[in-house]
Amino acid sequence: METPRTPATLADVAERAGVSRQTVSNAINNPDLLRPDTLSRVRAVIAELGYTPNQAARQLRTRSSRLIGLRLGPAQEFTANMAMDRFVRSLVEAAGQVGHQVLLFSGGPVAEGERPDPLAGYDDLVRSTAVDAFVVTDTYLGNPQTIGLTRRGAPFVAFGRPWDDPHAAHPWVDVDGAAGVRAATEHVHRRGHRRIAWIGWPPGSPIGDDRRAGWHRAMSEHGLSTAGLEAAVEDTVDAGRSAAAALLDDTGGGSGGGSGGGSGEGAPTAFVCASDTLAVGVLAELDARGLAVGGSAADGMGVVGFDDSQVAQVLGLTSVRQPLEQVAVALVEALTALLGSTTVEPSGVLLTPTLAVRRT
Amino acid sequence: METPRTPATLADVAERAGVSRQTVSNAINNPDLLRPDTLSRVRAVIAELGYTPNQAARQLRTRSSRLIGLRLGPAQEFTANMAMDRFVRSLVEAAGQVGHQVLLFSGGPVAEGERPDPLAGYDDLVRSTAVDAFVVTDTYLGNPQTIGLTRRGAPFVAFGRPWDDPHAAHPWVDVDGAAGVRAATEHVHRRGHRRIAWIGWPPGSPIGDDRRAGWHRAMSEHGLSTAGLEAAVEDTVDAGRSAAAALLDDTGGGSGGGSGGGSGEGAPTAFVCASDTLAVGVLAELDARGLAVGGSAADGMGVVGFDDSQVAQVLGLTSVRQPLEQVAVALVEALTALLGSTTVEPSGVLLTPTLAVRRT
DNA sequence: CTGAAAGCGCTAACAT
DNA sequence: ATGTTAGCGCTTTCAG
Repeated sequence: METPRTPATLADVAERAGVSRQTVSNAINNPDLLRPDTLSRVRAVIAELGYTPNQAARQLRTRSSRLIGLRLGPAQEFTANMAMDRFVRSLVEAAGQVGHQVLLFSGGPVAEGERPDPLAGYDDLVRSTAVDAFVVTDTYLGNPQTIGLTRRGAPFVAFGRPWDDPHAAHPWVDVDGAAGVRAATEHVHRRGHRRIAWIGWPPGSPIGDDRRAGWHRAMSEHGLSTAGLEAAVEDTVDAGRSAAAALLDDTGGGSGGGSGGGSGEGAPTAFVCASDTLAVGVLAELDARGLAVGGSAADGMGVVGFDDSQVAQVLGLTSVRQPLEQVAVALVEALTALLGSTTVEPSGVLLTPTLAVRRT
Repeated sequence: METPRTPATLADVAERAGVSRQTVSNAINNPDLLRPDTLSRVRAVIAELGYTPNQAARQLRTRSSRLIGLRLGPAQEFTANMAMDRFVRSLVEAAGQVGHQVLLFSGGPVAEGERPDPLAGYDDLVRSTAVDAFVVTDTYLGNPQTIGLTRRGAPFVAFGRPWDDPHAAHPWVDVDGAAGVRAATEHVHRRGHRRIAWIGWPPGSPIGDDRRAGWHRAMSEHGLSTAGLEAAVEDTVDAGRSAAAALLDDTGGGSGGGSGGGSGEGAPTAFVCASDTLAVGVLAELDARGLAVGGSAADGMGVVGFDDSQVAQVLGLTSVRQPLEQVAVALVEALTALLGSTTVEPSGVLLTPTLAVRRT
């Protein structure tokens, strides 16, 4: 209706409603304290005036901004980007549910040829009491910058396990990559594949090793050999393609029509990959060789990627999908627990991905 | 070093430096007013104590939060998602450069089967003075929710042209889709293609129409006919594929080896698409027909997408790339101008996309 | 150039 | 159940 130059204040509402400022404050924060009729009267005026508590004043008084800080690092690799988008959306939504908002900040421009300071940007926010807590997403850097944060008295919860310290004293939420890859392996196994290859990353990265373990475990459980079925390459399409080619050639066969996937020796008939990027490489190689893809083992090769990226969705690539919505909810839960009570037992939550089954 | 329970305040610094609070404040906000030696002494203490002004107090006093609100709507279509990620990153970075941060908020959960309220979420932020301004990204909805914002006295700048009102009284930044598509068309033309098809969306969407215009103009300028070279379909891979098939079949030819792209009648030898999604469909159809892709017109078909999505990058698809980094910078510039001066002449900025040239 | 006073809008404690 | 008082930490007058 009206367009007041300056937003209504508590005092405005109080005067108009014929009560004191405190009563209005209570109407908002402790409605139970008011008599029903007073409450409704105050509420009417609040609505009429379009009053919303001044955020700064409230924050100054309560020392709570209802803001969650999330640092956006420099652009990550392909797949991480997409995941990040979905994650951020989910986090904003989940935080919104409990009355929080998400404050994005950047780690600052990384100086030429310099290692980015993993803590840059956090400090100011902590000291200026601009945010109540942080969601830290780059623990996978292996860098427990977490240490820096705890010492700084900044509440935070991590998306990602503290790989190097299983007993870390902070809450975290992570996705069970091994379980995801295992499900992927089971999937192609159910379709009749027995020679199931793994195309992963070079050993040493916790996430990569974890995912590989899922494949290895699944194979073992089915009594399948993994010999000659493994490649460790960097995360590019070309590398994935080369790896697939090498695996297909290695044990002979595979150049013609794919001899029908026996359970013994021989070229792989299915590929489980550590990323969609690698899987795209595999698809390219199979396509170049004229090998059919999808269906049961008799119909064509099996290919599964990881992250359910845009690429997977467009190409019809079956892929492991991280439950980022659940991750966000769990993070927010942990955060509210953290902010609510003084005694916080550090808890870890491990969520299981799903498999987005498509053509391949 | 130390870990004070509570962050240092202005008073702490003042006492330790042997000056008044005001002097410390000046040291931060008006360094010129201090004598050099006083300044350096105060600065030393500030550094020593790790002092950072309390954000809430400052905001309460100055009525400026140095926060820019950005609403994250519900997940968009494929390509928008990817673009959003890159855009948000760029915006955070650009805003950071001028000392602002980005506050994400959600439009609220859209009730089942209900049209999302395009203004939901903005109101509270405005009235609670939580943000200084907004960046509005969904003007392409054709919905000038902008109106609502202006009336509300909320400064904002739009990413996206006010299509339905060329003289809108707010600053905006947009990407010249027509120019991008034109560049794409020129690109395949330079490679020797003459029968260049356009696969776009059904008429009626400003963005789609604009992009199509770029193709049409480029064709006209080269004196090329566009007859029988156009398809308007929904934005899916399958639709793109069908459209390509239809165009290839329509004027005969094309099933064998592609007869070498004359300039007269005949099937298209190149496809410029309104989206990467459609282009992927084209690639699939060409692949199925055994038609080569890339190189000069003599070598293979030309295909260009739009948005330089992850998919394009992975598939080696040439694509029009929106300069989102520049968009972010321009938005922030417009915003600071808006916030700085009282007299703001509404300005529009139209940026030209680049062409990410790849295999196709 | 530096200091003292006032108050932004709100809520936690205490009155009533 | 409602009103009063005080003060969060900062910056904008205004005096010295």
